[in-house]
Amino acid sequence: MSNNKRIADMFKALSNVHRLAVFHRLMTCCSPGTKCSPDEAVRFNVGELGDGLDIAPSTLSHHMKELNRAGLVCMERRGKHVECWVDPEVLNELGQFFSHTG
Amino acid sequence: MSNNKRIADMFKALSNVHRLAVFHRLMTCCSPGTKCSPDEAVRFNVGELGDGLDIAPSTLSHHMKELNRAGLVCMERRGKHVECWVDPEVLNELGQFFSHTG
DNA sequence: TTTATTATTCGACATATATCGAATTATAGA
DNA sequence: TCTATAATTCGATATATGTCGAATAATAAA
Repeated sequence: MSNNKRIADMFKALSNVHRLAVFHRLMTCCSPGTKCSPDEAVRFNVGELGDGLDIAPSTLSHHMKELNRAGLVCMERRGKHVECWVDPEVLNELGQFFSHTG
Repeated sequence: MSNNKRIADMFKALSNVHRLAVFHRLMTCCSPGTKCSPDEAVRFNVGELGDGLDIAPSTLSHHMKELNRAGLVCMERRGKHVECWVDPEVLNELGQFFSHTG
């Protein structure tokens, strides 16, 4: 897959309001009542990420799969839960995409 | 429209490889054989932006409309041509989106 | 005015996407 | 083993998207 296609797929993953909300929550670390941990990537369970989004669990699962497939979010099962966190390298890559100054 | 929806729409506009290529060409200023002008936003005609993309003019026009609707690209008719350039404020906004460090 | 160039609109069509509920899988605990 | 919880897969469906070619509009030049 070309690099352009890879980048386009990341943007596609962020083009849905629900996925964007989930990604933003993962990215900005502190959900209400949660303490930031600056050292490690912040992790949420899939279920927590859907709080306040008013979508079915199956839909949320589908969205998480999309974010994961695009390479934006990592996922790892831990007991009954599946932990999710943002791939930190991807943040840099996408940030730099918009900082191109000729 | 909520701000999240606005941002999601911008990402949607960049989620297609052809639109991403056009946007990137506009953003990075120098197409092959073109000289950069650091002062003003770089402008291309709609037709030029499709060079090497192998899509129909009507499709390209549709894509430009999408980029414009999303607020990423400005367009202005100038004689027979329509000039296009990237909205500079939008570059900052999207760049900052990924630089959130908690 | 007629012609050529550039770009857009329109209608059609195939493909992709978001969403749900029901069924299924994975795991922990009683 | 049985039950409860968390998450995923599956099948269905409505909507959105990318694409084209033909027709149309806007402009400049002959």
